[in-house]
Amino acid sequence: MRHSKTDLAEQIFMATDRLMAKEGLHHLSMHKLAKEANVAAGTIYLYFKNKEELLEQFARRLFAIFMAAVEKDLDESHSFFEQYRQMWWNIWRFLQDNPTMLSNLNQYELLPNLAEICKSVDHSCWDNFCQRAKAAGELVELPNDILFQLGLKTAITIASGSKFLKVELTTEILESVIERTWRAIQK
Amino acid sequence: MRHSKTDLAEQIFMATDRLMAKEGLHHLSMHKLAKEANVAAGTIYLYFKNKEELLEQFARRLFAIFMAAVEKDLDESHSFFEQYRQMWWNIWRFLQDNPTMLSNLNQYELLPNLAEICKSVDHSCWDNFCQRAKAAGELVELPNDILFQLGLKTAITIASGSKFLKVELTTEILESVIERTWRAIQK
Amino acid sequence: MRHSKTDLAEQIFMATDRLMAKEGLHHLSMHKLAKEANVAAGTIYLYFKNKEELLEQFARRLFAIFMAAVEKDLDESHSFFEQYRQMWWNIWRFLQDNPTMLSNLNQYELLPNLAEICKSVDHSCWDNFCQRAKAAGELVELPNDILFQLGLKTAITIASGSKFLKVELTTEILESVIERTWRAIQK
Amino acid sequence: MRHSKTDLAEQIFMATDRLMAKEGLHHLSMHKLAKEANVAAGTIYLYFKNKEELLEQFARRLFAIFMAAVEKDLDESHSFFEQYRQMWWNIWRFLQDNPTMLSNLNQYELLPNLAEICKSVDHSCWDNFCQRAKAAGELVELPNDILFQLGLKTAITIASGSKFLKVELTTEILESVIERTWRAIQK
DNA sequence: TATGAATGAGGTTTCATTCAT
DNA sequence: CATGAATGAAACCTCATTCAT
Repeated sequence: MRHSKTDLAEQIFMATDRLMAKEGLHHLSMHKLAKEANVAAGTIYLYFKNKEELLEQFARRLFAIFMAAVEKDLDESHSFFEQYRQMWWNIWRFLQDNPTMLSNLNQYELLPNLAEICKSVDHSCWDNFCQRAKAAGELVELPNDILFQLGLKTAITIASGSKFLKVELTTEILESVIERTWRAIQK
Repeated sequence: MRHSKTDLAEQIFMATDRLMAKEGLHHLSMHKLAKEANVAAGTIYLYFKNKEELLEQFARRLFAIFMAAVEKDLDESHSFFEQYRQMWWNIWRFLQDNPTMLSNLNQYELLPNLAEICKSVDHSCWDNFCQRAKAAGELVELPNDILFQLGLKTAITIASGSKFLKVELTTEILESVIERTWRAIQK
Repeated sequence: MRHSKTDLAEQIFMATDRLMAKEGLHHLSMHKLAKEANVAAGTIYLYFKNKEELLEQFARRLFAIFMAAVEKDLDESHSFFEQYRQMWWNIWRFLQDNPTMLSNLNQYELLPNLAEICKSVDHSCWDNFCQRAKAAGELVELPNDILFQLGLKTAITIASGSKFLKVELTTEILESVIERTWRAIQK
Repeated sequence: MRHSKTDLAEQIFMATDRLMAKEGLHHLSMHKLAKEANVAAGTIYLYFKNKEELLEQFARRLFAIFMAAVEKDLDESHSFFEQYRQMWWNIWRFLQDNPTMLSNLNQYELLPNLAEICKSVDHSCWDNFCQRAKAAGELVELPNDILFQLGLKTAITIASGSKFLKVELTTEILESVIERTWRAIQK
């Protein structure tokens, strides 16, 4: 069967995600990947120069998808807390809806060049938010990266660690977390 | 030369840490490890059943070292905030003093069975602290794990991300972070 | 664009020659060849059954070109020595004028079935010359192949080795070689 | 079974020679080689960094063996012609006694870096001979390399081509060749 | 206890060839 | 005729592990 160029690359990306969730990054072999993606081993090399480049592009795609999810339904006319809350829930729901991504989160951090990729991509969403909220005097004057660690990052770490938790995470608890992390970064 | 059992195992652990910092976990081969540790390839198998078990024990050791560092100079007669502050700085300084550990932080999360190891080890220090602080009505009633994510975990994530930051992290900024994360978890 | 059958085959042959000179026979892949010849990979298989056959026909073409060059301006009315001298210079100049062929000389000998090809092609030129010269009592009675090795072959080996020589090869030296190899095969 | 270091390297060299004779250089795979040498694939890489280096060392070894054979029983007190004759026969007999080498001769010329290897090795034997014979006024004043092409090289080319010859090469014919090539290079 | 040569399964990548368009 | 995406066998090479010493 013939595929459009994006079709097959996407097919390979999705297979990568599934395999990473199933067996982990360091058990990801090109042969297994080919099998999972229902293509021949050589075919992958028509779309990616080598394994390293495949993983790098995979990371870029992830990051883009993630950033898009964060911005979803964001309304700048709402209060800054509401906007923060929206982003926090966006991340949370996105990770709940994409369990493979959730279980891959640790692995993603190991992808080659992830740091460079993150920097090269536009952080516009969060940076934008921080700039506006600081200008309005609602956010403390700390570097944006740190504000991210204290704020939205908790949505990731808690989602990531939740499968090991004994207690169930109720909406009440999460709303409490949102409110308290907001307290940590507000002026 | 003769070695006591612990000697050689420790030698191998240290070599593991150096190699992970230098080339990353997924380039860590038993041969390179043997060379770095100045032992023969076969010798490693006298101390560890296989690579997986070596890495698991390596993770256990890491965790123990880390937990010991967190507890250092902890004085229960101080105020809860002071105790929290002490632990936060303990983590921060420990990571500054152990740059290989810092640059390995991401890698550690990929070690096989890390999650199980963490759970199996006694979290006594933090759990203890939480229990006492909650009893004293100073800490909000949330699961201890979540409190950890909102609190001390920030010392790790910020230290880990600091090499990518443009701004320099002054003591003032860090004290601000401590104070604000405390605000997030206090009653 | 449309091509006559010979056009495209010749285009492929020329691309083969260029690539062999540039990267060597054992780095010659059908894809690179297609690219160099500005045709699609599959197109080559319309003209040649497979790689082996392409190389074999390539060798035949080479041999034919070479033989034609040897015979050039050959005048049977001249003395046998003059005819020999003419052929020797023909070979020499041909190799100087076709540097890719010169740098491919070693490679050619590796082409599949070269030996069979050489035998199957008509040696008429040299055999002819030998026969006539022997009849005239000017050439020693040795097998023609051996006479070739002692005589004209030196034009090839010296041209081939000349790039490694420290000394420059003057016309004087070459004339001396011609005269002396003639001495080796004359009666 | 255990081997001394040279044992196994030599075993691999000999297997290389056999396989080259049987299937040609460009069909020589490391797996087939391992099988032919009765070792595991990985074992070869304990002795040679990679295929290229294996072939280069193989070429060096060949060249050394060949040079040693040429010098055999060479007696400087004999006449120059006798010495020349001795070397010619040395080459001839050596190639008859080592049929794989003979059938590999073409292949050898394709070995990577052969040119560099030849230059880096001492040509002392032939250069020596030429120098002495020129000083004695017995050899024509031409570059030594050219004298080699006109002289001893014929032993190689004729041996190499002899399997394609229809006529049998008698001692008489070969002696004639020796005498005539000597004629070509003598003063 | 310690060694390190040897193994061979499995890794990534290349490439001659096919076939639907 | 001509294309070039797709194939998958086979290439080179690595590496966790064993075992005779």
